[in-house]
Amino acid sequence: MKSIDKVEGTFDSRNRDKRGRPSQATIRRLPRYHRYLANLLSEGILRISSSALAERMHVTASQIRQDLSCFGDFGQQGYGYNVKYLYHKIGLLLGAEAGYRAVLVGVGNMGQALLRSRMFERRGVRCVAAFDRDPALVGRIIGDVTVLDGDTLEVFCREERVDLAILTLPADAAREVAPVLAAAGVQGVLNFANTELPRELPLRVENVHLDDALMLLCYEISSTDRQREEQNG
Amino acid sequence: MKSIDKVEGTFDSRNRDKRGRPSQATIRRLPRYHRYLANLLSEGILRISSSALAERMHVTASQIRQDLSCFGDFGQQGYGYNVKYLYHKIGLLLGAEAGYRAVLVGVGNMGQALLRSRMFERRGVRCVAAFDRDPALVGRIIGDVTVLDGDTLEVFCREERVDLAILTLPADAAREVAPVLAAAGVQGVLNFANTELPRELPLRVENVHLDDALMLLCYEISSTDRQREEQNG
DNA sequence: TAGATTGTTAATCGATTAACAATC
DNA sequence: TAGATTGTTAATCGATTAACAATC
Repeated sequence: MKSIDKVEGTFDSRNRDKRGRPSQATIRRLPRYHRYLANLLSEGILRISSSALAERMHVTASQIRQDLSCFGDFGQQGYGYNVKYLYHKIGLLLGAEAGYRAVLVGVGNMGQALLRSRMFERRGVRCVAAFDRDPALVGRIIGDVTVLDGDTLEVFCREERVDLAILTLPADAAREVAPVLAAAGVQGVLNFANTELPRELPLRVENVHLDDALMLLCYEISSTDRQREEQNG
Repeated sequence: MKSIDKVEGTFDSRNRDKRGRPSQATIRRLPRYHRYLANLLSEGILRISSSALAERMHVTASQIRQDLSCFGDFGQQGYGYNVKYLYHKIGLLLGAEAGYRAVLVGVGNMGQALLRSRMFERRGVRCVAAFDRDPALVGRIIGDVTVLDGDTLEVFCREERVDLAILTLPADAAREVAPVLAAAGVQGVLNFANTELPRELPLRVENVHLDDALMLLCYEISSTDRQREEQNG
């Protein structure tokens, strides 16, 4: 039951998927470009060529030009890219000025750390409330954000037009709360729980699997250990 | 000046890089297998075929067999995979029983959250100390772990044979401390700082870029927004 | 204009999927 | 043995890199 398109053939597929959208690989590199451009700005560099940027970032100039051209003609032949302009444009793509409204669900260790960090402001997201079931937490203000009763989550999200939610809950609670958020019109979830969320929901999910990261690091260490042993005998 | 090998041709490259090691793509899927196997165990399922697991995980059976065969012959024709055995084997690859020793550097919001979380124990890593420059923190015990003076980091890591470090520091401090860790024989770093660490160091680095994750989620939301607008007009 | 550098097309490389012979 | 399912080889697909014509 594929819909409409599937025009096949005709159009070129440079870093694009079948519907002509930039590939996930390209998209996931955007924050890194954004970071490097911020660094350039802070060094007072106002203009850069794909090859100079490539050298800094340890990637190919080809990749940079391919990636950026997915989103617009940001450069100029014979000149390169205007750092300020490019930084601004990529920032827009990454929602910097979209004014998204967020809630944080689960005010445990990680939840409190995120509330106190300045991540949301820094990224142009407004965290309008936090939620927890623990009566000892409800009513407290953590990093400017008031903790509300978990039972009021759905109504709040609908009425306050919340765009996204940060899930800092145990795995089972996260799976339970995801459908509630979707039902309340929340569009996306930043998931810190050590589980995946149900697929059928109309939610964009970005996972932050801290446990996975630690395990991957251990893999890398132990595989270098193994190599060393092989070499030494 | 390519070294030695480059044997070219001869050997098959199923999910392997030039030196015959499993590809990064395959490696980065290991924690997810581990998680699904844990779920199977908790459901009392002791045996599973690649196709049944594939259905659960929403991947192809081919990919599962390719991935797993990189690390050994874990399955059995006509039977499938023994869940308990496979879980154990992947756990070993991910360092579950290697007894690695860690330090956490930077006892701010995120650092404290990680110390209080049970992540390290859960993953078989022993966090032996934390470090900070703030005198108000030095001497405190947070989640079983004592905070020591930042100045003693290098000597401590060398003497206590520390394997890995968790960096929960501001970006500039993280870049400064990385060479110190490398010099002290630390092998790997779990980097939470919003920067990349210097490349030339003999350190395995696993990045957890929380800011990036939030921005990527915003990208996804805003791109679905844009699509919706296009459709509606 | 001449030189530089982009955006884009074409070639290469690597990762995923399909097919199947080996084998429990 | 017959049926099931693996490990592996071959085919496909997608992403990266190289090359170059367009153009500032």
